[in-house]
Amino acid sequence: MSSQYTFTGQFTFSIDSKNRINIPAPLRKQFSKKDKKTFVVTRGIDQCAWIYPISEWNFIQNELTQLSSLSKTNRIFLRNHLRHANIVKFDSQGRFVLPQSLINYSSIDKDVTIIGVLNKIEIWNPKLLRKVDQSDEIDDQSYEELSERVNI
Amino acid sequence: MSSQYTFTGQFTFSIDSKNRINIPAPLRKQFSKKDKKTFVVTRGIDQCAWIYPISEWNFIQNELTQLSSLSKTNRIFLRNHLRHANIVKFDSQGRFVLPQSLINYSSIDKDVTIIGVLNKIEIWNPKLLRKVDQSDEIDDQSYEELSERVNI
DNA sequence: TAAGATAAGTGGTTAATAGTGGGTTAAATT
DNA sequence: AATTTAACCCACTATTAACCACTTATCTTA
Repeated sequence: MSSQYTFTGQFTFSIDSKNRINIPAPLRKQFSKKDKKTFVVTRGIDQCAWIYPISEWNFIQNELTQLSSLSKTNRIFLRNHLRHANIVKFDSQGRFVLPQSLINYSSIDKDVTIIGVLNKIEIWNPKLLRKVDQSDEIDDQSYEELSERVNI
Repeated sequence: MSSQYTFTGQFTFSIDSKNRINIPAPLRKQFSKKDKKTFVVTRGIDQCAWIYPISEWNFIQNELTQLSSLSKTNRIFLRNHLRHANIVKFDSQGRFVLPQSLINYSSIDKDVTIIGVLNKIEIWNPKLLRKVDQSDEIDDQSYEELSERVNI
């Protein structure tokens, strides 16, 4: 099943003195009424914050309940992914406050780069993103494997 | 599954002071009503911008949703392909604004060459295209390989 | 082929929206 | 009760998108 959300694009905004971040209008417009400006911010696997519309998050949560806690990997994975999830809303201007713990985790200072990645939105420190950009080249072997699954 | 779009031809237009580019009428006419003047501009693999009608892009996007973000390769791949994708519309005169990031990427200055390439349209700096034209000759071996797949 | 009509390409102006900053009140915490 | 935190509201500015207008090219038809 595929998502109703198809976030794309990159935007550079700033975080204000009250730790508020604006969600870029093109992304914000996609939010359906049923999600009522509500979403979940949590830790990304990389050093950034992830934002899921609440309906997307619920879907993911359903999948997570399938994982047995008898497995150690599962226990760690579940714990680390759920404990940092915050439910937030954006205000009438389209902003939300990024929890301090996530500001720390993603080393966010003043400017933030916001990226649409299909069913989620990523919040980055621009400097970090640039660094990751350079070091995380995809090797040829991986491209070969990808090519068997995706036809672009 | 093959595309409904068969863009062909080459046109030389100019970009104006507001970063607007006209889509050549012959290409524009192909846009179906269901796409509502909407398309996606993104980075080409070469140093140019690619334009996909939104329905074409959705097809690509569907394939991307199959990739899990638990894989590092997938994360990098998704991020770097989606962040440069901008959804745009053309105005009542048939123009659209080319995002600054793509102007930079494709080194576009004043004049642009617009090329139809079946299901997508390419936007080039004419000088760059000429250079690539000369250096990117297809060698005989590659033609042999192509001949096994395409019957021209 | 000439003239009118239509469409295409280009330029600029105005009005709406987006991004950002700050203040006030209500709620929560200690 | 005092301090902090979060929700809500108002306001300014810059950017963007919608609109209008003009010129050049193309097509049509007499």
